[in-house]
Amino acid sequence: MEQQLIIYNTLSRKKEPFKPINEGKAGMYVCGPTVYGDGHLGHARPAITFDILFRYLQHLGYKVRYVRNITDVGHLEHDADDGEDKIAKKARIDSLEPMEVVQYYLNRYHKAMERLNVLPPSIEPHASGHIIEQIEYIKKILDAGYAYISEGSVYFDVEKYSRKYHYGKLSGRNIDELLNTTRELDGQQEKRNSFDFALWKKASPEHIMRWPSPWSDGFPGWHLECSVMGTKYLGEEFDIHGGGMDLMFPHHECEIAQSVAAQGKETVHYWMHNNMVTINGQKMGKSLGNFITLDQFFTGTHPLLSQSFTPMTIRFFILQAHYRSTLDFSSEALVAAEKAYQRLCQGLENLSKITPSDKTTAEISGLRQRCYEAMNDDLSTPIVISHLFDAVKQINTTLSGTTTISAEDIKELKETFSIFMFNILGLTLENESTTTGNKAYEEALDLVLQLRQEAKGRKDWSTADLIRNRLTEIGFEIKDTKEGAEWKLVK
RNA sequence: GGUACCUUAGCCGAGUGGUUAGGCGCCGGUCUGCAAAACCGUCUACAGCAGUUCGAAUCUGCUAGGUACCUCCA
Repeated sequence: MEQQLIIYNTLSRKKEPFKPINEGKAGMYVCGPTVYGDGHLGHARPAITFDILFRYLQHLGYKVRYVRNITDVGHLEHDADDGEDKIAKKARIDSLEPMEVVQYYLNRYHKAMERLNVLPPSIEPHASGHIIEQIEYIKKILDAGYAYISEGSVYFDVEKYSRKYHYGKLSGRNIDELLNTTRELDGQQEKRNSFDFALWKKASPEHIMRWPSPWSDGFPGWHLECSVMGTKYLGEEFDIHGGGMDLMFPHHECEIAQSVAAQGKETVHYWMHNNMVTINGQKMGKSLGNFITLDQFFTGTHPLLSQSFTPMTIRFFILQAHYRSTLDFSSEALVAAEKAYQRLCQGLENLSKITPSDKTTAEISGLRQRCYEAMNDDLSTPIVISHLFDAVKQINTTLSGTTTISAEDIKELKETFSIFMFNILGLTLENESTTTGNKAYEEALDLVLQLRQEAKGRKDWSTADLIRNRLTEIGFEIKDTKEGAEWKLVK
């Protein structure tokens, strides 16, 4: 069936049909993490959002190259008076090599992404590995006349650029208002205008992350790496650039300016921005210190968490909101997501228990098509999920004997779940290690439950309840089914 | 201060100019010795005011509240 994916382009502020530059191929670049701390829930949002896009483009048959960078140099920190960058600062505190810090947090980031079932990108370039390319890129901007050298640093000449091009087209700003609203920053006196941004920054003597360049020993500016690595791996023009909304200005605005200055044309055709995760209505972020790390979710070790949450609950929670909406976190909302996800999984499991009928009376027709329509409409994962829940209802109703489903339609349902729940939404069934383990331990539990069954047989309710209550206290969940008692370890 | 965006039932969250989003929770029911689990049913909202319209929660204006960006930030 013909599918036309529609995506929202921040540049036009409209939903647009996705038309790739090269037929059958798609190039996407997403701003990855700065690896100087553990990933938190906010980091999971773009990772999962663009994982969905990556998966869906592939599902639609595109050959996709997905580049997600690792920022391990260059982000200036305001509270460091000499422009020391974040990686170096953390390293000093911990008495570690900067690259040791990078590797440590990168490993942890990868681990968390894997648990969230976020596919690794095609290429994961490090900024520190592309210093030469960044220097070359700066030279191009200098040659084009849109940058100037000052005290060993190189700055982008925004004022000059804006005479010919629109600086602010992505974020909806104009230069006059920037003049009045840009705050005082370090190194201001070196710049012609306060809104000029650094392409290359001279390192102060104590700055340990530094590279030689024609201008000084120093490090590349804030926004350069994405322009450079994006074009290096995806070409001077490529299809999609994604990232968090908070990066729109100045980061992505500067990227546009850099690429236009360096190559005379824009690089990106579709800009996509995911919205923020909020906590008590406020953005969850490093600067506010109100973040909860992914590991804290997985282990339940944070005062705001009532319990631990599985990676799939986190993933499901994020997918229940559209990526362009803010998503407000609360422990209560996560518990709801956990229950909902269990219901979805249970529904799928119930599908296998249905005895096929000759014909289908349950309302399940068009499910697959509706799911495609939702995905094509700017990746409306909440709608896909709601359609899957509609199917769950029909499955459960059928299982209770009210309606029927034919063998053919059961197959169709299974395929649809497989495509959307697993392949596209990237959800996985939680592995049931809670019911397996040591053989002797399993048999002992079965024996205890058998004793309870016998107690029930002679209507010795006090003994039966004692066993059940004690097992529940210990942490087991006991289910009495028609086939006998089942147990599983809950926590 | 500038710019942009948001305000949906107890909670989280979709969507739309006229028809039930979905989930959680609550309540009721089925099942059960009683429970739990599971399943079924119910609960019907769109910040306020004015306007456009046959009809607006959906469009327009104003008001109130909130958020984001303007500084590193996903």
